Amino acid sequence: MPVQLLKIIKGKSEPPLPSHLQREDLKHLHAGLDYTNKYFQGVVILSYPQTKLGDGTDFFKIVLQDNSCARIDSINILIYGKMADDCAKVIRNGDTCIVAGFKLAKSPTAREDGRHGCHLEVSEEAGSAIYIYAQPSTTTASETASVSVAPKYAYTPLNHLKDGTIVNLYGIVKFFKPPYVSKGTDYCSVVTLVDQSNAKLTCTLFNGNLDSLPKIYKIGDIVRFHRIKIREYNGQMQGITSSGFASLTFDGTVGTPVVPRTSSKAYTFMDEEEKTVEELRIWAASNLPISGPAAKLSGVRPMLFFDLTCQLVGKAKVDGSSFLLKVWDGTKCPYPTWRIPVEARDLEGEKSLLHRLRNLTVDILAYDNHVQLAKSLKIGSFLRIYSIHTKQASAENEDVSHVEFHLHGGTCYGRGIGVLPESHPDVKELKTFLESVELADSQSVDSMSSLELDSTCNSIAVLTDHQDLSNTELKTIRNSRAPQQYRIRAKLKTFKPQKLYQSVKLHCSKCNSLQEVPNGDTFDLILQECAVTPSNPELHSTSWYESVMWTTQDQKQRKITIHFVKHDEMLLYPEDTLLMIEGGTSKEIWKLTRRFKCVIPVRSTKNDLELLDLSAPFLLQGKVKYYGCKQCSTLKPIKNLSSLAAEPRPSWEPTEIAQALGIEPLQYVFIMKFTLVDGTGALNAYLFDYEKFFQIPASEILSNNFLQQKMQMTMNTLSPPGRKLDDLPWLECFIKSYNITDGNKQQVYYQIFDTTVAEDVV
DNA sequence: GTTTAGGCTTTG
Repeated sequence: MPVQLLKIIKGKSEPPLPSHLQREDLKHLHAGLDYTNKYFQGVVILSYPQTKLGDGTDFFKIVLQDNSCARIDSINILIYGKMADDCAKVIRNGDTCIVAGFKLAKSPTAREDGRHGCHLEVSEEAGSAIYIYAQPSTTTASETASVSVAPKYAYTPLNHLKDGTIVNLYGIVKFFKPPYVSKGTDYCSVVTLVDQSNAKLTCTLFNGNLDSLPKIYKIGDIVRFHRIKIREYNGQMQGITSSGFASLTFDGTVGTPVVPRTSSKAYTFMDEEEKTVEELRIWAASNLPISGPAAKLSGVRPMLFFDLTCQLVGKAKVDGSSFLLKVWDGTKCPYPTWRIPVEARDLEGEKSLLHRLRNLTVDILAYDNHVQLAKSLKIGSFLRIYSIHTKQASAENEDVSHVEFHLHGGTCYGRGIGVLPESHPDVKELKTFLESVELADSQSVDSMSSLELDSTCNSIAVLTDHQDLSNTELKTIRNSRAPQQYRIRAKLKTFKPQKLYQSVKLHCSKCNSLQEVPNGDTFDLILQECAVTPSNPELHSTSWYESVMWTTQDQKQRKITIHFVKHDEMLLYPEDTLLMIEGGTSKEIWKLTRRFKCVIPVRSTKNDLELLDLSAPFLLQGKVKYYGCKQCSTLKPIKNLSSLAAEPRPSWEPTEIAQALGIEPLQYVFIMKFTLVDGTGALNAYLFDYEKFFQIPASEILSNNFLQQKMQMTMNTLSPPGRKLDDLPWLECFIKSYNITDGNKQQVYYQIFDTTVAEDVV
């Protein structure tokens, strides 16, 4: 059969290719050689319309690209006669094609098309054969019902795109405009991609159906486009939707589940695709700028542009060119915000909710091209509004200025509105948070928001232990000798760091050193280095642990070894089990922490398992990485863990594990500098806090968004941004003075102690 | 069959 469709099942061709055929690379194709038993394989990147030659012979020309990534990576295939007709019926761009029994001839167009100097000629008469690994149609579900078929799509790196081709590709979103109403008949979305080749591609995507455009929610998302047309525009390659265009979108965060977002009912997505996404994520994490934490209304400052994830509570038409959206995100904007007057009958939304949340919602005015989309939004839906402008202004009848929220017309900087699905993790998180805020709100006595209370109440009680002490003025404290303890009443004029996540450090209580929390990349790097050393089989399955080894399914075929520390309940309660792992990635390790109590990364030496470098966590439990002090730790044999395991129900406390391993554990701590004033003077007091002050464990804040929001709100309450000194609330707290000798200079420092921010303040 | 927009710029 000269033209045959093949399938790939479990990585093997089905039916198999004739065994006498051998593959030949593009670079080995030279005129004059014998190719009787050779075949060439490539991906169809271009096919010309089928025509008839002067003598009536059918003729069909396609271009195949190999995966060599060489300068010349494509070749023309000329197909004659019945074979041309057969091929034209089935071959589509993106198919993988095998050509056997070809004749090699000089290509007359090589100079113009930049392809291989020769072309391949095939026909039934010459005894040629063509095998095709076809892509399934993405439009009908029935065709993908033949499940065992693994269709072979080829993906073009962004630096190998050629004008006039239709390709499949992957990319990381570097810039995007959420779908907006174009001046034509369709929605439009502009997406700029990058990949490991560092090449960029801007794609202009059109579709009359909003749902058919890629569901990109933030920069860093990863997309897979099928059948996108490549054109040259202004000297650069440009992508544009072609018929049959389909897309998948993935979250770009390393370690999150690889779940495609798409409107396609039928699509292929398997291990290989998952691998590609994960590789792009890892590349992006180390090669592209990381975005900071998402903005919240509590973090809003005047005169900036930001993206807001929020829920729509109300909407109203204002005039022909602007539309009002009332939204909230559960946090309170620290500034007075503007209220856009609208007719009550124009305001859509649940009246009681609008009233109840009146101090937490903000008015956003959407202009011009955004009006149509804004109008169509459903009350209660979750939105991400991109590039909102905050503007400070004051009306004539106002004493203080307010902040206005504008979504200006146009789409530059990706300005626009995106609707997030309920399944989006950010929405799930926001929902939980909003519910907790509403609950707290409904519980407050006078149905006044607790957040509103503190802004009207002028003095904040910061609860302390030593209620017997009386207040001392700051001036008196500054003029006194250290060390002493005081109760003070003061205002928090300013504090550092302003970026709250920067306040978390690691502290060694033995040598009193402080260090930054290593970032995730350091851990990945150490794991990568360790993975080079193979696990020593002689150390597997001893008296106190059971070892299991396996090979990863990906191309790298990595070996991972897990040593389960034995104890009675091991099989009954995986959630109580401690395990040691060799050769895993941080993602795999995090996955294990979800199932098991403790995970200790180790590596093999000749004689024993040992911990990794102490720049890596010695233990992972829950969402927390536990680190040890490099100076103060004297590592003990890993076998010491067996004595802990011998206990009937081991608690696996990090401190106990650290002790058994000879590790001096580092503790997570908040370090902040508070500048306090009280009218008699000012002083800087340090906050050194594991948990007590904010009622938030410092160890958990880096992995918990709720806690980060809680902390931000606490700081906004203690020091509302943009407020004059007179309007700041009073705080009561304890400070102690102490001496630090630096050379022969002695200096007095102050530290906040025994102070807790009262529950009802936040 | 094939317009729309074509990011590198924001402001009522």
